Amino acid sequence: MRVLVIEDDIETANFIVKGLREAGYVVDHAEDGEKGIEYALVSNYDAMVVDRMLPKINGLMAVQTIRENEINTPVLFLSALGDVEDRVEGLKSGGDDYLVKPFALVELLARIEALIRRETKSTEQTYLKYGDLEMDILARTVKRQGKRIYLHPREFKLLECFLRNPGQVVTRTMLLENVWEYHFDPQTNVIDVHISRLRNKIDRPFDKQILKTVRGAGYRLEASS
Amino acid sequence: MRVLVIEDDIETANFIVKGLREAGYVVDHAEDGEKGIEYALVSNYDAMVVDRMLPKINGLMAVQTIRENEINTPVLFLSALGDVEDRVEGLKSGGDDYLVKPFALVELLARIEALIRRETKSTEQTYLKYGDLEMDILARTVKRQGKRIYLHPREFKLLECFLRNPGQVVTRTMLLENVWEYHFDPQTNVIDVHISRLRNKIDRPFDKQILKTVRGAGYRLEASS
DNA sequence: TAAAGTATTAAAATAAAGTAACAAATATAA
DNA sequence: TTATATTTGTTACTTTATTTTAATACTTTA
Repeated sequence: MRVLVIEDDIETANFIVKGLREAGYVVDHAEDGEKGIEYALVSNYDAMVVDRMLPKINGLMAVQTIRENEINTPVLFLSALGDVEDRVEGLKSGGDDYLVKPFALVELLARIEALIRRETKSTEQTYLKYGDLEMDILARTVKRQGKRIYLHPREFKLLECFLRNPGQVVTRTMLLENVWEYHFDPQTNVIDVHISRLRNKIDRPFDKQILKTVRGAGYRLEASS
Repeated sequence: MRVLVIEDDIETANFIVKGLREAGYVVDHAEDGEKGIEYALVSNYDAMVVDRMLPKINGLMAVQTIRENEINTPVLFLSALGDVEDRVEGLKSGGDDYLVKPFALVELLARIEALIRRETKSTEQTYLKYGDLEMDILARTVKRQGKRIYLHPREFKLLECFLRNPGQVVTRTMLLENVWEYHFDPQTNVIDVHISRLRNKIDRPFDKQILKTVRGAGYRLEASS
């Protein structure tokens, strides 16, 4: 799940971004309305967290512009202001929910989750399984054939990405976006290196290879028949 | 989960009742304060939504009466009035949260959910155990392998947080929110320091380490296999 | 077999976590 | 109250783990 945070205050932004990431979201951060609009138009997000008060273009305007481009990603407004007028205005200009600062991160997470659930009608899985490979997101544990496997953070996210697209080809671009949160080609072989190391842990010690290379396309998880 | 809605305006009431039902709650509706009190005393609800302005007995009074009967079901006040005074008054008379009309349904749902979550916490366990580690919240005692361990208040809360999420990763953000009640990143290594001290007491003197570091994610209580 | 794509390895760079010592804040006792 | 002890938070530093780069080797395909 991808979330765009449009917030100019660095501290607040960092806190939110960190919290969302810890909760498993892939997060982009824009520090002003202009950049926010740009990001929102270019990428696909499942939800947006937007500060009402932003330099240059304010949050309301930004969301209006985004909405005019027929992007209906749910928006959670953040604001230091708490009165009715303000909230109504926010909701009118296309916001789906409203959170007044200061707020607890859990509350933000709950609302984001609610917004996304309403949109997609589904909650994100916390337990993933494919073939003899299983992953528990909350406990951050991975097992194959019931045997515990210890993965580094990057390797974990990498495998998670495959398990969320079981049997399907996951392209290098998808990996860069979802695992590294890069929106450009780093021109290095990071992916290859991590795939190699992941295989050392999830494939090498077992009899059947489950993470297959799809030449020219990417990789795919495939329970051998 | 059962919710009681005390609201005289039929339209608003229907809107709320319908929304809550769609969200999976079992909802009762009382159209005035008297009936509301009656219902609240007779049945057990997990939360109540109460309009501040009601015919006969107003919302504040109703809630006060309900509270006098030692019913501590969380209350979300609804009101057309939005100023601070009003909110303070509402909260003083036993309301747990406040929502100003007009409001979005999601907001009401989010708050009801938050209230219930907060409440169920208080019904939570007062005795926690994981592996050979046990904690008695009321007596504020901790034992490992039956041996008494003396913890400072912070350390106690920290360990409690882990014991309430046994086997699951507890992130730094979760710790900051639940143990320190910080809603921002303090930019220091408080957590690390306290984890270190906690370990000196609960892990160092014993043969097996139970509080594990999950690099890049947080910490986890894990009875070694 | 050459070119493109992919894999492996080791070392360098970076990031995260742990610890000790001290300072500040808070609580307790005289 | 003041003095004293306890607890908590901060800083600076060490240690350890993870990620990336880069050099090289291997595979596949036309």
